[in-house]
Amino acid sequence: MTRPTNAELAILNVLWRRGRSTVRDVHDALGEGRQEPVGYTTILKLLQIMTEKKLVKRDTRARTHVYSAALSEATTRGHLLSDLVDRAFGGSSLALVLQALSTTRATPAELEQIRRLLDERDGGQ
Amino acid sequence: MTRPTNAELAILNVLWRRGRSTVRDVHDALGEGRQEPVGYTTILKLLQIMTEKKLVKRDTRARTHVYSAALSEATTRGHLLSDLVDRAFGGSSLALVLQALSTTRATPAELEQIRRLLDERDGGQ
DNA sequence: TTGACAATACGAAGGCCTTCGTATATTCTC
DNA sequence: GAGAATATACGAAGGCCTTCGTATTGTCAA
Repeated sequence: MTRPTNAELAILNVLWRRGRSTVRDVHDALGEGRQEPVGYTTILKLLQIMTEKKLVKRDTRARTHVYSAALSEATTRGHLLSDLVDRAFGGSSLALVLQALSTTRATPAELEQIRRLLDERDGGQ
Repeated sequence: MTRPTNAELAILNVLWRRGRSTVRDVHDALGEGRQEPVGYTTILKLLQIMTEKKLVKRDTRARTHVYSAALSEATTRGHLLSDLVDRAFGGSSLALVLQALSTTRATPAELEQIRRLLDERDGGQ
């Protein structure tokens, strides 16, 4: 139910990309290509908190615990979007889509992809 | 440059809707239809902080100060969207649009509106 | 003019987020 | 088996967000 915070989202991104991961896995993945890597115990603490919040699942059978995201990336993205729709778009998903489209720099191929999705939805209606 | 927080966004929404407003205006507008209205000095304090952050402009010529949003609603929405794109959509605006479209419950008229926007953009490309 | 009312300024509390240091336990290596 | 390396647990600090109480100042009406 709780929306992931910034640091939590960074960790979730790693878990979605890598699948089941240890603290060290996440720590190393986040450290790559960063100027200011974050401490190991920081990641550990965050994952402990995220476990309490049920943002991740923890496998404690081995001494080295293994974590995985509790919700899919698509589900979480959906939550974040509907949250933003409520807070900044007056509850209108359409307004968000229109704003995103008007700002985004999409290639013709991408525009075509959007059209295909629209056509599918039209059929459903 | 700073992204408005939750409470700040609620205030900005009032300013965008009402235009130039006093603390009392904002306070009353936010209190309507709320079960737990927030105190007057809370709004005052927030607006003072938002003035420092340059989220709002303040007209202090009269004793009762008058506030207005420093950035347009569209600009702010754009910032929030690109922020979310970075944090949760791997930097891909397209991914955000597709996710929003796949979740949103749009009427045929709204779908048509999206198509029109796509056509305009196609011409531009 | 004085008292009630209203406005701003300011400080501080409580909560959450992020960070890390330290303590403790386990495992591995020689 | 001893010491180094690695793991988790835990506490606490510092920062920001939100809230509000209190102090001070200005305004207006009787």
